[in-house]
Amino acid sequence: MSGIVAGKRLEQPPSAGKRRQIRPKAERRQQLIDATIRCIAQQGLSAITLQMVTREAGLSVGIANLHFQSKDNLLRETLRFVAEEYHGGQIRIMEGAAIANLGERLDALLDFQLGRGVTQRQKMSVWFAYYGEAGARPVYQKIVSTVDRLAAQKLEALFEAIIAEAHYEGVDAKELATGYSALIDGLHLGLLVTPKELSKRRARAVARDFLRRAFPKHIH
Amino acid sequence: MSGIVAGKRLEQPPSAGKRRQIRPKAERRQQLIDATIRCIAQQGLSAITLQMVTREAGLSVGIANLHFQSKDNLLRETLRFVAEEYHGGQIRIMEGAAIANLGERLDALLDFQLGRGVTQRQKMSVWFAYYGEAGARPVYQKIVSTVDRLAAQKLEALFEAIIAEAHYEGVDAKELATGYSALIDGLHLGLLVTPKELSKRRARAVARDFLRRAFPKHIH
DNA sequence: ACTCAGAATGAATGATCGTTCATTCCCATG
DNA sequence: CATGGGAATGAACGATCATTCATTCTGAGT
Repeated sequence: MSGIVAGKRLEQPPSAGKRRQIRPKAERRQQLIDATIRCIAQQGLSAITLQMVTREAGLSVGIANLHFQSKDNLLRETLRFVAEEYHGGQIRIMEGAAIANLGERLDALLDFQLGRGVTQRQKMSVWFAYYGEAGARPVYQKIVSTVDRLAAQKLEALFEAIIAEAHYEGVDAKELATGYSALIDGLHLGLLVTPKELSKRRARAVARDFLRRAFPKHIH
Repeated sequence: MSGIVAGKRLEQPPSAGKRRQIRPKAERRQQLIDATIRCIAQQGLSAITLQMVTREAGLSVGIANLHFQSKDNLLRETLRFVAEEYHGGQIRIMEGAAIANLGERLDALLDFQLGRGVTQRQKMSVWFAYYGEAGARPVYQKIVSTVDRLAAQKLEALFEAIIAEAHYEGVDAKELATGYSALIDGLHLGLLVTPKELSKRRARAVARDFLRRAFPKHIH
């Protein structure tokens, strides 16, 4: 549930130099996934190497195959983790009862999607690195599709509730949800590829503008 | 100016088997770029190989380094070609005098951006393959940024003209242009990664809906 | 204190990659 | 027809990769 993949390098406290440590399997797996994320962000998915990942994790080469059987599998599991982290965050906001007001819930969603946590270069790099390979690797498509569909349904339901609440007319929740999701993805892409042209502040303003035009009574 | 990168395999007409042919440098370069595009779409950017590209082109291995000095350079030039092809198409519509009516020009732009030519899996795969690496490779960022900026300015100008023509109020051309571009990118991504959820028809409807909400007097 | 299941290591292996370059061969030119 | 410039070839090379596995070492259980 942590999700934080900060910039820390090695696992060991700076005390003992290189004494071998035995840790539970789940912990090592997460450690390797975190290292993989950092490496993809820094070097790209096409340049990634097991030697690179394991060194970043402060472990030996063999351990990657020990816990993940193969490099391909490590990459798949890393994508699964990243996908669930992002979509899990969205779904928690949309179906959580913490925020009763629908307009505020929409605000919270936007803040999450374009907030500090998600729009780190590190996160977006990984995200689009996998998207880029999705065209040639059906496995990646499937992983993303699975979590994506659930988030899309929740968003659609939220839009429907908003439309019903204020009796908006001439708006289709499904179509609007598709558009909003695409808009957010496109803004992430802009933040990643042309950060000079698109600031995070402006990205938020653009997304908010989209919502305001659709739901003027809810977004001010 | 061809730009068409169809599914043809070899250069030779099916007559002579393997007689060596000498062709001008520019032609060979384009031939290799086309083969690179097909390979990226089929195998992904991270799996691409010079042996693979040159075999697809029906040439020998050494020729890639002969005309492009290195694999990295071939990939850079391929991105440059793809980027200019896409953005060139947009700009030709936006600044061309062929269509006088602004609403129709907007329609033509949308048809191009979500039309058959651009939304081929082949094209979108290549596009996002490079985007995916852009986070780790500043060179790719720069190539895309350069052409992107020009297209963004033209789009902004088009929006401004439309706003002025119909005296729309409360709309900012720059912000709207950013949103529209992001929307199109996001729709491309959806078409690539979740084609089951998003048909081309629906993508067009979503984009058109965005424009209609912004410019109701121009888009019906 | 002792033990041993299994976590962790890293040298070794075989495969594959990008790049080089000696050689071959085409074809415009005279 | 003869020829030279240079386009095209592909075997060879060194580097690097994923993967294996014999070996080492740890730490919980007794």
